[in-house]
Amino acid sequence: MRIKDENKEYAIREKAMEMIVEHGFEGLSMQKLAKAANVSPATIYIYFKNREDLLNQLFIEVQETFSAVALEGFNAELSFETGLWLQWKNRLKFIVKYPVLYSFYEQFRNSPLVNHSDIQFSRFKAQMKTFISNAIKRGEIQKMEPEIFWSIAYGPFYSLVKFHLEEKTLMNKKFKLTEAKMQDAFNRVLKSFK
Amino acid sequence: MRIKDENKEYAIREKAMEMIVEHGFEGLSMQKLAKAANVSPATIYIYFKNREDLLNQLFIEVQETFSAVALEGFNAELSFETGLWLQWKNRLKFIVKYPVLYSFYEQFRNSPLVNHSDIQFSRFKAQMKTFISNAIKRGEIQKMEPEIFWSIAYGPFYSLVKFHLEEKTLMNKKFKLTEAKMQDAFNRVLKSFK
DNA sequence: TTTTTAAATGAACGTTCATTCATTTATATT
DNA sequence: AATATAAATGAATGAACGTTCATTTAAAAA
Repeated sequence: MRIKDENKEYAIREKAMEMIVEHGFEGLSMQKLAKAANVSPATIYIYFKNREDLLNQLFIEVQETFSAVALEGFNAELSFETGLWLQWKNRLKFIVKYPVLYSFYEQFRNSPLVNHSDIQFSRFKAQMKTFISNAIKRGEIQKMEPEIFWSIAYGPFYSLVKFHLEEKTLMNKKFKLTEAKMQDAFNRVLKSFK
Repeated sequence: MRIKDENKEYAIREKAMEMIVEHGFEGLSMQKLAKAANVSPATIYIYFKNREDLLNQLFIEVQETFSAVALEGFNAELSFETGLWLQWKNRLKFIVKYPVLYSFYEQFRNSPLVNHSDIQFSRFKAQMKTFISNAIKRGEIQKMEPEIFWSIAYGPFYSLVKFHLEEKTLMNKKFKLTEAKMQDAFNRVLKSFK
């Protein structure tokens, strides 16, 4: 029997993300995607059940890549300051390394399509949960609602990233998120937990 | 001559937003919209040049409503703490009062369609700029990059709102953003600026 | 070398899309 | 009451949509 050409699947996945990031979900038609990936429309249906399945698989792939990068060098026993800073750095690393994946991810999360299993992702959440409860035990932070914790610990970071990815920001010029600027913001965020 | 029935335009605008919020931009077809708004497809083209124009007009409308609510009772001479808290409260007011508008707004902003004039909106930005430079003059906050300021001052707020609007959040149950919870988060954010 | 199997294809399917157009309807003006 | 004008319409347009299918192609198994 003939063997699956994994380059084909890769091309489909990659071009699909590019098209979505550039033109939105509306901009992804199966025929245009086939053309961009140099395959027949019918070939797409060998690798994906249908358009919706393709979108969901892309989302799951991104989520898994994201989890993997975010957890590099991380463990729940790290001190609060060290651990949170590592999280910020890892997340930035992911965004810089895979800007298309991240843009796709954000667009997907802000759309009404979110309808996916998150097996791998909830393991990631479990790690974070342990990390936080450790920090509370040690008295590094006070006990608070998880959503409030999350908003203060990561809200500023994601806002900075948004600025970083925009063409023009507040002062009509490009904002580049460096590690130094991130340090500045991070030190301020730490004060919130004192 | 026959007069324009403004109820028709209102119905078109309202149903369009509902459809987008519920099914994404893909979910907005002109024929379905016509049916939902109880008009003929051709009628939509009396009020809007085409589909893209409709989307842009919706975005502009939301932006203007948002600016208006955000500036209620606000002026750039308020103390930093009072002014920023008022901004948080006004923004929450908008989101609670017009959840559909807000969801549409967020979806639009996270899509690649953003291609709009922002005349009214830049007046709003000017107000905020004066407010911040006043706060610096008075020594209420230190001088810092505007994007860093913005991220710390509003990042946590928007993160809380995101949790508020999600069906299930971190702990698999609904998170309701009350003014008390917002106060808690706000007090922590203030520490960042000390 | 032949057979078997699944990958890969281009053309075609029926449906839905955004938009247009000839016609009708309602109202302000004469 | 008659006229003028623009709102409002339903039907029609060709293009684009997601998906299927009969056929061809390539490689593993015999």
